[in-house]
Amino acid sequence: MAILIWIPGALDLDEFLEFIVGSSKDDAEADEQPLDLKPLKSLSPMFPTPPGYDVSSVSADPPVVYITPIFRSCSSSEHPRPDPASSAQESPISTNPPNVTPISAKFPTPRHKPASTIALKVTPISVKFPTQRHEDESSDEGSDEDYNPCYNKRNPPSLKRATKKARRAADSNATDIKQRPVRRSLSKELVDWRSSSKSPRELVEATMNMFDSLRRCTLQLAENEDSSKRADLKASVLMKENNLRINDMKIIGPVPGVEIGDIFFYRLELNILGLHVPIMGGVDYLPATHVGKDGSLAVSVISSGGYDNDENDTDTLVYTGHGGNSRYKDQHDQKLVRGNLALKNSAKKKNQIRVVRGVEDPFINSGKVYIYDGIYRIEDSWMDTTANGFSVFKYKLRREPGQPDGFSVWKMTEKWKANPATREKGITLDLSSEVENLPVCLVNDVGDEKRPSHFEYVTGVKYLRSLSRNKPVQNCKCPSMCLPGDTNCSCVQQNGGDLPYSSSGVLVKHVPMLYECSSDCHCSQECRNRVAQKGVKLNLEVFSTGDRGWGLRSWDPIRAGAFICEYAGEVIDETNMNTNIEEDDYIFRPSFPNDKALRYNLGAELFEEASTDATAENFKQFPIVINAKEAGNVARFINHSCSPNLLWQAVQYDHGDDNYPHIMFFAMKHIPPMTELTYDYGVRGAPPGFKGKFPQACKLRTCLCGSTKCRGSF
DNA sequence: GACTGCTCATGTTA
DNA sequence: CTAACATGAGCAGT
Repeated sequence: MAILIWIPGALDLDEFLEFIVGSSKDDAEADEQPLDLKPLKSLSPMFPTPPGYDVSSVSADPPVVYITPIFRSCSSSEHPRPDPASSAQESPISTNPPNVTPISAKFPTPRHKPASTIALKVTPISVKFPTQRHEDESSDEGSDEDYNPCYNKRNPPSLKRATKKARRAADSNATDIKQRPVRRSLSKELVDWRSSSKSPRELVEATMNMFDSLRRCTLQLAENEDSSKRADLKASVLMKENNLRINDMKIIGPVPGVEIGDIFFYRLELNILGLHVPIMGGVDYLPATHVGKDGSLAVSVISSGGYDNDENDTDTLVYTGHGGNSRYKDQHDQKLVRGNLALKNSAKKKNQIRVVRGVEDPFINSGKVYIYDGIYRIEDSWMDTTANGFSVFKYKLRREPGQPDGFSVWKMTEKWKANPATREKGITLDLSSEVENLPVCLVNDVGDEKRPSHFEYVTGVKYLRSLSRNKPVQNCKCPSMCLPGDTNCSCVQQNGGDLPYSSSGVLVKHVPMLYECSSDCHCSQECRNRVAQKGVKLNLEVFSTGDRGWGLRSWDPIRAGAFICEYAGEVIDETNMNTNIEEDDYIFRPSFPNDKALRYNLGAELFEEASTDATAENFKQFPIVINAKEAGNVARFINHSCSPNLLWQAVQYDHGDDNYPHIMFFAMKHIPPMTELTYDYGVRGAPPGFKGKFPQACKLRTCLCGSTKCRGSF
């Protein structure tokens, strides 16, 4: 069976994927290797599709997730097939020198499977079967139907190239003794990350998390050395070499686990998810050799200002073809080749095309934010002439009706930011009464409640007793800016040898305690080690959630690691506090273990042999709570979620008593505008075993977070 | 495979 | 601030 097509109606997606996984089980077991990894059979028999995930909801038409494994037409003479025997010997393990691609070392490398296991490769979670990119026979004869859109498997990691890279890396390893040791083995977290069952959404989130974590850590390492600053490229290569990319096959229509409105900050993120594969090109398409006699088909386009497109309409997009304005050649007419041809074919076929809108990042100069805007189809195409007299191709795409808002949300928030008074259903323009850096809008677009109960808006914490002043606040002698890798900087030392924030100001790692520069430091206010102390930089709004009281969300896009806000209020020494606080709606309790927040550090595990101090054991419980009932800031409105998008980080900068840190919230992942901000409150006061049985007795509350991993109460 | 050309990137410097 | 440029990875096509 060479072709495996999921036809909606015949099976739902769950059944389809279950079928795939089920059919592969025997082979997986047969090929199991003695590695300290969970056997493949323990992989989710029931994985994907979480309840909320519904491909068909985004399209009136049957979703066209044609998944047709055609492995480079190996049976035809013009594409000689690699010798299975020799390629079997050339597994990535044997060709990769030690220390270069450590992640692969512990993963099973199933040998070539019989044809029946080809089904495995069509699952969008191919990451679970890492090294099966080198396919064997699958004659696709009889597959060139009239309309046979199929996927084209992305190039497997090139052994040759990986080897070259590996050598280069090995060389530099030998010559550059400053380079830190790279872990040879995977941490348990990573093994779990790879082997546990995940829904498509969870897999996408885990993959994004891995990429960003690798990127941040690569960036931090690269800063101390003198290498290229393209940490995104390096993170991508690492992921590719270790088969951590997902959705290898090109898919027409929605990509499992990617939701409309999702935002990205690097083109490579789109590549890694299989959402838009070319890392520079604007048109992603199935090449003609894999589609059949009707030629190539476009599957995705990115509109990000490189050409003269109309970027304002949220319902249609006039897209300019590629070519004609190369940096290395004179301007010329566009040709009907590659993406342009694919778009023309798609105009005829009217197949679904994903659209990603690229816009300027409001926080990073010349940075871009990419917004996935869902499915479009080409309505019209024509040729046009530019002002310079060269001909270009134009394609008019129309958004499929009935899809959730994506780019239109972006446009709304842009309008509100320009003039907050245009926010519909706004109750108060600035809840903070101008105490915050930026106004905090209060809105209610679901009910009649006009205001939260009265409280005083403050931006910081108030201590009810004087702090111990035994330990002086940290201070450095840096003249203007603390520099990464500066061993003379006491603030760098105190943070374990690295600055805790990247050059773009995001939190690199979640650590037990983060030390920012203090007022006693000689460095300037522009020093990179001053982030959280400067307060909120986002346009936030407090809104009515309907069923969970007031909540907090942002008009701005938030990248992973970005600072959100402090938890402001009265700091209460826990030993002295009244334990019978009846109403604890506005209490912050530090709770441990904070395992979800530690996942933020995935990439660090790959780089450092001696694990950092950011392990669970090193996080201690602080003997305080913060009461924001009478006085607080936006943080008092942040709701609990079992699948949170924020973490809290203990930060010191204005005194030396580590028992009384500031509680600062940071984004754990990229957060699109208008997405509610949440953190995990932890489990309060429930003895083990009581949780769930007697939720009322333990003062647990029913959780309404709605996530698939909801614990039910908190 | 190996190689080339093409690409709506990204980050730094002039 | 903008432009130029240096570096770069992925992949379709040959």
